[in-house]
Amino acid sequence: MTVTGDQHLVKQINKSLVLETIRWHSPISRAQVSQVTGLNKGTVSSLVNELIQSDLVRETGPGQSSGGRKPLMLLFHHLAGYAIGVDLRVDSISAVLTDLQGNIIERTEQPLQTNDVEKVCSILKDAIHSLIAKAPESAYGVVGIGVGVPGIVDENGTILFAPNLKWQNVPLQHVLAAEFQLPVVIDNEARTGAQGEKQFGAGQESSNLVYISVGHGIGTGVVMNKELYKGSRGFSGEAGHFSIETNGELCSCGNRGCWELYASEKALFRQAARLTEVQQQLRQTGKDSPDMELLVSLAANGNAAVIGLFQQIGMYLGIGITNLINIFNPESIILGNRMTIAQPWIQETLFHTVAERALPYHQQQLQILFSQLGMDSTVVGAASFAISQFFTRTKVLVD
Amino acid sequence: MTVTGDQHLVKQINKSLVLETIRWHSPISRAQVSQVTGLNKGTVSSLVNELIQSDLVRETGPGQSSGGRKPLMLLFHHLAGYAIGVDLRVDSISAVLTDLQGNIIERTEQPLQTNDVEKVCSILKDAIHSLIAKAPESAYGVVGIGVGVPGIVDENGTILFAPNLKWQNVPLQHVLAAEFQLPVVIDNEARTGAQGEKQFGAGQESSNLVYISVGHGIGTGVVMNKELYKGSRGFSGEAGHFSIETNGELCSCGNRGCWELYASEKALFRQAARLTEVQQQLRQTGKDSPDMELLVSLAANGNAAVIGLFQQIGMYLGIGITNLINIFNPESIILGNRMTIAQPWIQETLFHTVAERALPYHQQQLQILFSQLGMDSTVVGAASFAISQFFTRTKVLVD
DNA sequence: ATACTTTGTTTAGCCAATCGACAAACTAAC
DNA sequence: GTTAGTTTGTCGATTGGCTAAACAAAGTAT
Repeated sequence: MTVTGDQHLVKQINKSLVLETIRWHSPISRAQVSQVTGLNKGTVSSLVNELIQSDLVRETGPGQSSGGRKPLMLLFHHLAGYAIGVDLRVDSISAVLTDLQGNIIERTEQPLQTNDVEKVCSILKDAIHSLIAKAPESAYGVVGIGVGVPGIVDENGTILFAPNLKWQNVPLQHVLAAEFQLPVVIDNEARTGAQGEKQFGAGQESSNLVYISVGHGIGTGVVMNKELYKGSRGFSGEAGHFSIETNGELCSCGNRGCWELYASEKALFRQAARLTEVQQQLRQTGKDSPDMELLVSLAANGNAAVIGLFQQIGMYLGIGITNLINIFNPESIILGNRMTIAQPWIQETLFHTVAERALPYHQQQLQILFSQLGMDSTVVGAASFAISQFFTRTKVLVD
Repeated sequence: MTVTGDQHLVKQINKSLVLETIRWHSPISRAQVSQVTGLNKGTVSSLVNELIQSDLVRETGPGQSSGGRKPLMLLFHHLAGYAIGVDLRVDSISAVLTDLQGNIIERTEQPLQTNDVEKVCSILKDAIHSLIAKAPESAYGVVGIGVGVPGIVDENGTILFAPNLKWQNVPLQHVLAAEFQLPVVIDNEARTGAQGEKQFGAGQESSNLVYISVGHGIGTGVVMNKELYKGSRGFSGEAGHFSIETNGELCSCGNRGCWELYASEKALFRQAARLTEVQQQLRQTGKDSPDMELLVSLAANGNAAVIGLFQQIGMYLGIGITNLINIFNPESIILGNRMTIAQPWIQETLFHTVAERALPYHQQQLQILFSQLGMDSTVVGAASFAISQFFTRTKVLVD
C-alpha cells in the first residue's frame, strides 16, 4: 500500500513546513512564516497555535515593527524534549544528551577495556541511564536514542559485522529498545557522522555532500538530494574499500589496494612505527604503538619524517576524494573523525592532489571542509536520527 | 517558496497514483485499483472517469467475475501521445518515436561524417522532423523530445563539454525547443541509458541501480531511492574517471590511471591493434583501426589472443564494478552500450573478479545484468525523460 | 427462483486550505 | 495630537477533495 493523499497528509506537510521554518528562522513572526512558506496567513495562524499548544513553539516578546502593528515573535522550543546520541568506538563509548536542536546538554565518556558484547552493552546501558536521569523536566522527555557503530548494520538495527570490535549479529536496537522502551536508531558511524554534519554542522547548506570519516579505517556517508543515502539493504558507503591500486596489497575485505590501506590511521601508524624518532618516543612514554597524539606532537615540533608521513596521507586522501568527486559531483566534501586533528599537515597536499586530478567542471562549485562538529559529528548525528524520527514517525505533528 | 499542501496537491498525488497503478497493472478494474492503492472506491471511480475523459485510460470489455458483477477492465492508453528519443553519438544519430509506454514505433539512423555543430544540428532536426511527421493522430500528439549526448550537460540543457565530439557550450535544448516548440530534455548519454533501463528495461524492479555504459569511454548513471541522481550542478556519474591505478597512465581528464583507460573500447582497440591477427584482418578489410565487429568475429572464430583481450577487459570491468558496489551497494548493476556485444567473452572474468573482490555482504542481493534494451537504452531513456516530464510538469493530471 | 457477491455510483458529511473582511496595534506625517 | 496608512493576526464563509455508507446494477451458486 502506497502513500495516498488526504487532508491528514496535507496538514502534516504544512505543519512540519511551518515548524521547520520556525526552527531555522527563529525568531520569526506568523506573517513572515506565511510569506516564506507561501501558506495563507490564517492557515499559519492556526497551525502555529497548535504548535504552541503542543509546546514545540513559544511566543517571545514583540519584535521590530516596520510601520505597523508589532509582530509577535516565535521561537522553536528546543527544550521541549531531549535525545540521546551515542558513538560506540573500539576503545571507548561517547554519549551525549542533546536538546531538539542538537545542542549538547550533558556528555559522558566511558573507556572500554574489553570488546565482550555483554560487558560493552552493560556499560552502554549504564551510560544512557545516567544521561536520561540528567534530562530536565520537559513536555516530551527523552524522545529517542541513536547509536553510531563501526560496522555494517542492517535495516533492523542489528550489527551484522563490526570487524574492529569483532562483533557479529548483535541485535543492538532490540536490546536497547527493550531496556529503555524508547525508539532506537542504530546506524553505521560514518553515515551517522554525515547526518550530524548535514543537520547541525558544516553541511547545512549543501543538498549533496560526502562525509568521510577517517579513523582506523575509512567510512563514508553520502547525502543526495538532501537525503542520506542507504544502499539496498541499508549498508552503503564502504568507500574505504574501493581499490585505488588494482594490484595493491590484499585487504582483509578480500579486495586489493583498498583506499583505507593508504589513507587511514592504520596506514599512518604502520609506517610511523618504522621511524626511529617514533620508536624512541614509544620507549619513553611506554606506549605499545604510535597514536595520533604522539604523531601530532612530533609534527608540531617540526619532525620532518612525521610531517612527511602526514603529507603522504594527505595525498592519498586526495586520490580517494578525487574519485568520490568524479562519481558524485557533490557541493561539499566534509572530512571528519580523528585524522582531522592533523589538518595542518595533511591539508595542503590533499587540496593540491584534488586540484590536480579532479575533473575541472566538478571542482567549480566544490568545497572541501573539515568537520564543524569535530569529534562530535557522530554523537550529534546519532541524536539527530532520534530527533528526526520523533518528528516523522510519531504523531506530534498530526493531531 | 517550498511545496505546500492543499487539495490540488492531494488530487495530483492520487490521480498519478491511480494512473501509475493502471499503467503497471493493466488490465485492472476500478475495484482492484481501490484495493491496491488504498483509496476509497468512490475516489477511484471519479479519478478514473477523469482519466478516461482525458483519454489516458480506456475501458476494455468486462473481465472475469469471482462470484459477482463482472468488473470493467481498464487499460493505460499508451497511444494517447508519443515521444521522441535521440541518441547522439560520435559517428551517428539514432532517433526513435515511442508511445507513452516506451514502445518504439518508428526509428531512423543517420551516419555522421562530420562533427560540425551546425551540420550535426541540421541532420538532427531533419531526423526529428521526419519522426514527428510519422506520429499517428492522437490526443496529445508528440509530447516532448529527449536527447542523450556523450558529454557533460548543465541544468539548462547546454552541452558544456563533449570531448569526443569536440563540442563546447552548445545550447542544444534551446536550439531544439525553438525549432519544435516542444519540451526538450538533454542529458548525458549514460544517465539517459540508466533512465531507460530503469523505466522500461532490466532495472524496473530495482530502487537502487548503477547503469554502466561501456563504449569509447565509460559513463555511469545512478538510480537511488528510485530517483536518478544528478550531482550538484547536474553532472554526476563520471565514474569512468575514477582512478584504479594511483600512479597509472595520465588521462586526458588530468587524473591518472582512470578506469576507462583499462576497461573501455579505447583500451581494447589500442591493445588489439598490436595483435598480428588483427593487423592482418585490417589489411584485408581495408579498415584503419579495429572495431567491435571485427574483434567479435575473431573471438567467435576462437582467436585466443582476442579472447584474451576480452577477458582482460572483463577483469578490469570487474575491478571498477567492485568499487561501485562497495560504494553504492545497489540491487542491480546493468551493463550497457557497445561493449555488451562481447558479453560471452567478458562475462566470466567479470563475474569472477567481482565475486572475489566485492564485500561479501554487498554481494548477497546483487544482480549483475546486461542491458535489456540492448543498444536502445539511450534512445528509450531519452524518450522516457520526455514522457515523465509530460506527466509531471504539464497539467494533464491536475485539471 | 432465491440468496449471496462483487462492482461501480451516488449522497452526505468532514476536514483543511483559501480568501476577504476586520479589529488591533503601531508609525509617520501634518 | 490627530489622522492616514501599514502591518499583524483572527474570524467566518466558501471551496474542493476524500471517506463512509447506502444503493443500484450485474453477476454466480444452489
